[in-house]
Amino acid sequence: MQFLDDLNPQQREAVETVNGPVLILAGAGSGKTRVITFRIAYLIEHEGVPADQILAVTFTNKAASEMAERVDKLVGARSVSKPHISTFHSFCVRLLRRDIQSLQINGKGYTKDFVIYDENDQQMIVKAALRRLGIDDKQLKPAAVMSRISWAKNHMLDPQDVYLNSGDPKTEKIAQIYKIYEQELTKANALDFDDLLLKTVQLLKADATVREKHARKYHYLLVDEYQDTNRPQYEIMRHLAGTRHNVCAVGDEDQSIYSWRGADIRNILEFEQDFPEAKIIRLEQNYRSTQNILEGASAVVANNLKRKGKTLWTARQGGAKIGYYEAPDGENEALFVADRISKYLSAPQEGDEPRRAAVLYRTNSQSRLFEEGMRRYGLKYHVVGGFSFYERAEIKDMISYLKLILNPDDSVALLRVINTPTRGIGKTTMETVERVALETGLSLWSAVGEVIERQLLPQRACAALKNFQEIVDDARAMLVGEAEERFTETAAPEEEKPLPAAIEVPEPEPEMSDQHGFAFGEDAISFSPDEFAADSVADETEFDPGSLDETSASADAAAGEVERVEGFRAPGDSANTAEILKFLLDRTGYIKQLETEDTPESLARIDNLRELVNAAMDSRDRGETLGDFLDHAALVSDADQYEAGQQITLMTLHAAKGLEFPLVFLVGMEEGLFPHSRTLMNPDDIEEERRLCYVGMTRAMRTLIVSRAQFRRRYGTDMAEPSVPSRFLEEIPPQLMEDIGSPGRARQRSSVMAADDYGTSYHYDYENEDQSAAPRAHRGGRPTATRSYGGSNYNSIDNIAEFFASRGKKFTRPKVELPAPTGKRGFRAGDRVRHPKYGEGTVYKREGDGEDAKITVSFPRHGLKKLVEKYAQLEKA
DNA sequence: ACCTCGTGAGGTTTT
DNA sequence: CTCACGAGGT
Repeated sequence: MQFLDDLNPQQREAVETVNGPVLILAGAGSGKTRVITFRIAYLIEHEGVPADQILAVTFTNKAASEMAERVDKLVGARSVSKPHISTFHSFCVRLLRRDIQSLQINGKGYTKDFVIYDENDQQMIVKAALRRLGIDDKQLKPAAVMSRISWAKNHMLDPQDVYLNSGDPKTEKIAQIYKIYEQELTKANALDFDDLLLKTVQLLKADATVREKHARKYHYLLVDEYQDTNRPQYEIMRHLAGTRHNVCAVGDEDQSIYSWRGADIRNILEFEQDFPEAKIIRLEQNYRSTQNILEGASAVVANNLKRKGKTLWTARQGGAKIGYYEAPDGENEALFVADRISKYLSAPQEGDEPRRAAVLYRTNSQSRLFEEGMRRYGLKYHVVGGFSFYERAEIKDMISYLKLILNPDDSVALLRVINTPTRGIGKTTMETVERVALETGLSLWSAVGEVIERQLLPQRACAALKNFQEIVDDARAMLVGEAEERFTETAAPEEEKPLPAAIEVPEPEPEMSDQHGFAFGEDAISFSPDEFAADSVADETEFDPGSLDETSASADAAAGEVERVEGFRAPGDSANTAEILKFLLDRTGYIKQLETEDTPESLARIDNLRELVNAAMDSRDRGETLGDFLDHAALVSDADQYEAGQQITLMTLHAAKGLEFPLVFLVGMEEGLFPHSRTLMNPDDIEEERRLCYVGMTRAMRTLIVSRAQFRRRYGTDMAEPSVPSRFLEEIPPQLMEDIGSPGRARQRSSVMAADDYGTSYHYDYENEDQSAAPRAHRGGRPTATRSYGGSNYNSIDNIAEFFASRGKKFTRPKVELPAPTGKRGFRAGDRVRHPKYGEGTVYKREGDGEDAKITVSFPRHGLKKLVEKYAQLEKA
């Protein structure tokens, strides 16, 4: 076991302790992934464990595929089978696709063709339920209802439980909605994300045969990011562990950042309870960051009270100080970051690591400014998160069609596409259909059939419905391969014969997870709208097959194409996803409509759709079925978009978990932004924000720069509001920090801003910048107060601070004046105050004036308090 | 039935 | 600013 020599003693112990339960408390950057992969390799190589008896669950698909890759490098060809490595969710999908029918009662219930509902789909159901109960969705917001339902599910409470425990009318209502919600999902044969876990638990709990089948299959379990697992995940793990208890959980309490999704630190505590013989191993050496960065991050997270605590250390003594940049406004902050990155990328390389930089922010909406900044500097960047490919309207439309084809009872999908593109099915028609569905208890799809059959609507409407029905039916026929005489004109040419290809699959060995396990004639399909000539350029992110379709699942999938249609297949084949997609694009007139529009927008959409067809072809090449394709689309996460090859990555702090970069910017360090305003009231939430800060800081290997804007525009308004420095800034020991980019003004410990600091406007004119010719996305020209600076050419942010320091006074005043101080009490945002009961705090916001002025103060121990200035006995601190 | 425009409201994090 | 929804016009 040569590779073991590369490990430190603790890591080595973690790798070699293979029997019995192990809890590895792995600090940030302590080589956690390494330990896990080595452990898997060790099990296979040293212990002779057949690889497919090992199950490792991670948080994202990306992490799973990376892990699979690394294991592969270690073990390589020496193992015939491969370990199962996937996310909890994909694992559950696979399990459920196999066994969910065991949950059926009297033949009623979910079938293995269930669809997965995303947040949007869920919201549609909730909204419909609200409407049905006659509840105003302003009174009870769908999002709020959803989070309550999700909470209930994560705590394994059914509608009944919620109802019985409800103490207030609102909760009672929520229980009702929850019930309808569940009924609708069942009717649609749909599962939401929570259900994927929950149903798996139910299945494992209820059915001993299924449980034992799976528990017997996996002799060794690994759970990554254990601190972020929730209750159902924990139960799944326990059930799979069976009596063997060969469970290895790896986590870090300080990086627990998903409590809002039900993650439960109790899982760590109960691990020791449930597995009393558990061995606990701590990994405390950090290999990633310099000492300054690590100390800074540790100092911040040390402010959390609810924490066992540990001490990380690093051999990388010293290092650059943590940079702090205080920008006048958000735009400037973005330019500053772009400037620094641009310099970093062109400077001679330090060390041997490739140059990569990340901009980390709290919320996705913050990406805009930075994107613009990057573009201004002509920098290529990559944004992780936000609107993903699968969230675009046109993609969702087609995905909905596909879902409908696989499972016509999917009412959300049906509602989405029944009139897209418009085919004359309007409100009144749909009202009738919905009424029929409700009366008969049928799904919408069946109700459509009913309406047509019984002629419940005028001819016109019936014809429109029929048109829709036929499209779906024809596509369904394609899927089972009995269709061809219906649309030979659009079907694929003869040489496209997946059947022989499928039969020829060399050996049915499980290692189909390599991309392109077998390839069909790449250009076999040509299709009527000639944009869709099938040139499968796989230049885009190849979604790793390792998670969804790993090992046996993939082999099944390959065979599945045959298996699924067994008995039907004889004359024509079942069509693959790409063919069905093309059929739909043509038959629905979707493409035609976009072509007619002929706007840059619509052309981009056509491009996207072409991408989707490509994705479908790649999926086919991997031997996936339509169902696999849809699962894949449903389970890609934002974080999966991250590509390590990118030099500049913009993403949320959450998405950055598990990654590392030589250069990291932690931006928007302002109260209300980070920590986010919605967390300010609750000390526990603040602690989670602090952990998030810790996660962000510890992403940095060599250089960490934190920044803030003094004024920030909250939304479209042109008045920028003064910001209060994030409390986390003050928690970084000052000797580890260095003020950069703001010469002439020393960083003030308490960051109380002098009145004069407000007195300048930062609405300078970007048009004058002599920046590279990078095209600008010019939306609705920004009103600029000043047009020129007398030839002052500033194209480097280094000058910005000087620029403002020397010339700032010449700018026009800000559009909003700060409220003038009234008497000796006029506290303003940013002021430090003392309260007789709550102690010292920072003024967060001031509303109103004079006698009625209310101020909101943030107290470290008590959270946010709103006080009437007149009565609160506040003093300057 | 469908489209367009205005208004009103709101703005975490995500498998 | 941006989404979602409702009213009105075509």
